[in-house]
Formats: sequence, structure tokens, C-alpha cells
Amino acid sequence: MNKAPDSAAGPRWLTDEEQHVWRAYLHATTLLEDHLDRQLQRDAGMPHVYYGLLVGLAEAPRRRLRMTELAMQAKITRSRLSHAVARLEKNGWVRREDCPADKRGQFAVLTDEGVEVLRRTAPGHVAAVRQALFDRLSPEQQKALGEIMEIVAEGLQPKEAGADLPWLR
Amino acid sequence: MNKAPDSAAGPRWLTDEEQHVWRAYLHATTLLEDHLDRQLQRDAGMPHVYYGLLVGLAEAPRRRLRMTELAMQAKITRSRLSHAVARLEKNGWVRREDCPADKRGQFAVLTDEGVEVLRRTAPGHVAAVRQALFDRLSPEQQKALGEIMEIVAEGLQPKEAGADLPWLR
DNA sequence: GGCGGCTTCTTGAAACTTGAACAAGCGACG
DNA sequence: CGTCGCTTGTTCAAGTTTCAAGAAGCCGCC
Repeated sequence: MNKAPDSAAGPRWLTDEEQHVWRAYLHATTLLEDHLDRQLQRDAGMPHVYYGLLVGLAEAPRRRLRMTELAMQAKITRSRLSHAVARLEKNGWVRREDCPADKRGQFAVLTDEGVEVLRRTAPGHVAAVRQALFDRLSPEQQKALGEIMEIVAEGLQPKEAGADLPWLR
Repeated sequence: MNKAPDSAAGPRWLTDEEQHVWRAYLHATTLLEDHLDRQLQRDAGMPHVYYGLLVGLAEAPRRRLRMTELAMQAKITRSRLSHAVARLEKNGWVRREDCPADKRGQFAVLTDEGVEVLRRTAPGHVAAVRQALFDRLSPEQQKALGEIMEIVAEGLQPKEAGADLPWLR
């Protein structure tokens, strides 16, 4: 897929425009992430990733998901999830349950308290996202952003579709 | 600036399209960040943020910057920078120097070894960015992305321009 | 049955980040 | 001068993330 080995012809540096775009990207994404992280830490007492876990559970069938599924949904490692759920459990927002069908498995279950936290904090969070992002972009820009992000995500998909050959990595 | 208080008319949830865009955004940005973080951790032995610090220093006048300036450039807190520089110092990539003009001040200075690390790892990093982002986007999309990110960043600017009134916060 | 390879989830230690609190120096204004 | 308010950079403790290692159960195959 590469036209030529980088090392042979010198690295292909970013052009000025690319560099500009890249810096804008880094700048904006870190600012936005920090912003939302603080907003949630302040209003909900947890970081953005943890909030995402609760949302994931809230949308799942019986407000429960296997650990691995939840981890994949949130794009974090199982290890990280383990620690995170331990913390959320301490808060009373999530509970663990054994999986009857697979004795290795655990369900993470959103408790009523967890639902309540979401109910209370979701509006503020949505407002923050809206204000930081959607209120500032034209419909065309929103559409473009969606498409761009889909392309980028697709190129980085860790698994999915068996399209590539894991055993060659 | 708000049309109506959220609490009065119910929160303005995201539309389906907005939700779709937002998820794509989260998905793509976390995948990309993870990807680059691992790439750099593997090839350069440091996380992306630390790499950014070295780059910042490399571009500064005498390869040095005051701690606060560097922190602002990298959009991190002074505290975090303090830790980071301590670590980079241990690696021999950065050195601290007193500021003669202000006895409180410290310069972070990129060492020759630091320059060397950059020289050695920058090509790989650029390649990773290119492959994950620019190689997949059309010129129009690149342009659009740049504009969008600028808008978003502008809306979150923590300081700048004295346009708002700090004493009212 | 039972062995080997795989998946599931957890653990522990080290690295990194956060936020509050702090020592030290600056600078202006009386 | 002196002192009050502010900035600079660090430190500490608590919280989070990573990575490597490991206990336990599943599954297929002989």
C-alpha cells in the first residue's frame, strides 16, 4: 500500500496544511476531552470514560453486559474495566453478577442508583456536548465530521470483520 | 446565550444524526489516541503528551521554554508538566535551567539526546499519523476537518484575548 | 476422560494524572 | 521599606491507567 519505503526517500513530512490541520485536531480534541472530563467530574463525580460505561449499561437489554462486551463497547481493556467497575461498584452505581451460562463470566449491572445518577447528570452532559460542538457547527460540517470520523475509526478498527489476518501481526 | 433554561423545557437531547456523529467522534478519537500512544510508547518509550513536549521544545528559540509556556503550549497543567519533565529529565532528554530574570522561573531545555530521540522517532510518528488520518481523507475532508477543529478549539479556549471577565467567575 | 490451547476476568506494581496546598519570588502601591 | 495580591513551579496524596502475570473455566479433539 505504501508507494515507497519511508527510509529510502526520507520521511514524508506533513505539508504545512497538513500540519496545520493536525495541530488543530490535537488542540481541539484535547480541549474538548478535558472540558467534558471536568464537567462530568464536577457534576457526576466520575471521569468521562466511567460515564460512558454507565451509558453503555443503560442501553443494554437488562441494563447488564458481560465485562468483555462492555470493554469493547467502551474501547478499553478488560483490565481497565475491572478497575473501573470496582470503583463504580463502590459508588453503588454498578453491581456484578455471575453469568450462569459461563462460570468465568461476569455481568456488570447498572443499579437503580446508577440509573438515577444518569438521569440527574445526562442533561448537563448533553448540554455541554451541544454547546461545545453542535451549536458551533453548520449542518454540513456536522455531516462532514461524522463521515470523517467514521473513516478514521474504520481504519483503526482493532478487530471486526476478520478482514485482516491477525496471525500475521 | 441560551434560548431557554434546559430544566424548563426538558433537556434538548441529541437528534439521531447528532448522536451518530458524536459516537463516531468518540470512537475515532479514542482509537486514534490509543493508536498513537502505543506507537510512541513502543518506538520512543514515552506517551504522546511527552513526545509533544519534546516537539514543543525543539521548535522553541534556544530549544528552551519556561515551564508555564510549555504547559500552555501542550495544554496541560503546570503540575502535570512538573512530573513529566522530571521523568524526561531522568531519561536525559530534557534539562532544567534557572531563569536569570525571574528567580522563580525554570527553563525546560531539550538536550542533545532529546534532539536525537526526536530525530530517530519523528519519521515513524509522522508515518503513523499520515497512515491513520491523512492517507484516508480527501483534500476537501482534510480542509473541512481543519476548519471544524479550529471552531471547536476556539469555543473552548481557556483564556486568550481577555474577552471574558475572570473576576466574574 | 483428559490434555492443550483459548477466553474470561482479576490482580499487583509501576507509571501517569489530578487537585489542593505550598514555598518562594515578583511587583505595585501606600 | 512593607505588605498584600498575584505568579511560578513543586509536592503530596488520591485516583486512574497500563502492563504483565495469573487463576479459573470453556472447548475440541484424541
